Amino acid sequence: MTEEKTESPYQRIYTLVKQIPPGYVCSYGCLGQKVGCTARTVGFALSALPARNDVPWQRIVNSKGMISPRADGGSNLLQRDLLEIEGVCFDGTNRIDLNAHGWSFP
DNA sequence: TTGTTGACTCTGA
DNA sequence: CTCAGAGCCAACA
Repeated sequence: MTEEKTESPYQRIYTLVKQIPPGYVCSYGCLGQKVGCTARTVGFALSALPARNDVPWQRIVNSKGMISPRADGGSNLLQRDLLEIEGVCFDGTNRIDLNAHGWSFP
């Protein structure tokens, strides 16, 4: 609890996301405020994540509670699938109930 | 060094 | 309710 300075906001974002328990989700802006950056920086940080990592990026969605159409392929569908497996439920428009699954950091 | 881009958010119509 | 435009921060060439 003393050596924390040269770490870029990216590293902080990853650390916060790792602290999110399964069955819960968080928005970009929420993480952005924790690291002191904007939502764009958070999204950019997750976009730089490797295919295999210890960061549950799937638990990160936009303010609307919807999965961002990041890029073609199916990662968005994969993200929704992973969330459903973890216990997150979607409404009739691919939206997550942030009031029930919205996670808040201590 | 500057300029461009990006998984966003907000406000207005 | 939905659609569109502008703003913000950080990394890369």
